[in-house]
Amino acid sequence: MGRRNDHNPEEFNELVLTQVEEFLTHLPASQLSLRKVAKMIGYAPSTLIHTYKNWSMLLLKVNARTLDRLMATLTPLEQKFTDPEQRLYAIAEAYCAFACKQPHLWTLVFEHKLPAGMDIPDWMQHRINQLFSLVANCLTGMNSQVNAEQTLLSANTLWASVHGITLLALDDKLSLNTNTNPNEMLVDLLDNYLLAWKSAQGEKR
Amino acid sequence: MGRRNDHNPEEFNELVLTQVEEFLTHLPASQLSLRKVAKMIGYAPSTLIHTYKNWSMLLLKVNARTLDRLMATLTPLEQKFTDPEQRLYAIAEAYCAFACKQPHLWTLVFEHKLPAGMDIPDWMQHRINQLFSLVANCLTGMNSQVNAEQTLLSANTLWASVHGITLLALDDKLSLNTNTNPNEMLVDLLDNYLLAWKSAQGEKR
DNA sequence: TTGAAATATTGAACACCGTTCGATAAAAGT
DNA sequence: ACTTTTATCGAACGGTGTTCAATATTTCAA
Repeated sequence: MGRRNDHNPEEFNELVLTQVEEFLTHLPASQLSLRKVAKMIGYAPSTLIHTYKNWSMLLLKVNARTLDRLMATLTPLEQKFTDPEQRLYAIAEAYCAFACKQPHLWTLVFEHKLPAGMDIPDWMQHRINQLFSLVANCLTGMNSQVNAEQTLLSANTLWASVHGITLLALDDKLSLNTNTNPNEMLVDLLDNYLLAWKSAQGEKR
Repeated sequence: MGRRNDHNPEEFNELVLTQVEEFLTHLPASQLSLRKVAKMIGYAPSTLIHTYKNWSMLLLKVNARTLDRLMATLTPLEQKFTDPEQRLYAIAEAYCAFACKQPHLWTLVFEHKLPAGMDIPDWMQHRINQLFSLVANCLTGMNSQVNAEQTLLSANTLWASVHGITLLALDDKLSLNTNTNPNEMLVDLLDNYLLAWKSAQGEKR
């Protein structure tokens, strides 16, 4: 017992997250447990609880890192595509590509539920807002005649739709066996939705 | 021990599903367990496993009933709306309304994961196909100039998008605090997507 | 330098969970 | 009347997240 003679909170956290991420690149979150993580890093389960408060919070930290990684793949597109429409396509594609490359990490982000009563921490909400802004900014740059309220609605609609398409691509529950390519669906969505949106004259239909 | 003198497989199944559904109209599936169901119906846990093979299969039976209920709210729309476009709007709205009225039942359908290796039974896939057909049929009736392949793609896209919007409406994880009305988003999606789709001349852009 | 406070870490216990299995009682079939 | 099938159970198993008192180490102050 007692303290290890080389303890460093930052390193400890890094050790935990790294091991969890390594696990989730191979196996789904349903097979992960606090006790397994403890064994992987060579600590007792109760030590993990002491530092993360509970299992759910540990997972939330993992999810925050995942969103950071996702953000890191999306931000370069801001410079690469000055045309907001092209950028929106690129973002949607990159988002889906990320989800397909790291399905377990991505799935965990959206399946994870906080314990009842506890609501989402600011540092997590902030990351989500950042991602959402990428989409919203594209729309703002595309048709300046659409008012802010409608733009926000459209951003929500597209955000949710892209999410839904990606979700069905990963585990095609409730989908037909016709394994439709997710990218094809994303392009189809944007093609159709944006065509009407761009020509909107600032009026809701 | 031994057999109850009034045993009837059909009644037993009905008892179980009824109790589970009653539970899920009040509390989320995360709080439900096989042992609780056993206690609710006054049987031993192992009895439930004996009849349903495992916990996952019991939940799948619940989900099948949920899809039946959902289907029952959608099929009347087939007669009520002869115009396929209006019908599509009505279906999307009813779908979302159902999800909002029975969030725990609906959520369970799409969060439930089968054990690895075991794939979805025919009687479940059949129900999903039925629901999907409702959407596909609307599209088929709307623009006969679009080929079958493109129609299938569009049906997939809309299906997934409506699903994503509904999902975000229920637990607005990854959503902004701006609690956008899900019906507003659905109408927005269909307005924009269909406007372009209807005017497509059988050619992919 | 000594003593007190804070911190890190543990192992044992707890209350759950889904599942397995042998025993047993009642029904059904011959 | 006897056998087979079926329904049901209780006990056990290995798993889960969490609590908590105990302990060892470091930190800090007097």
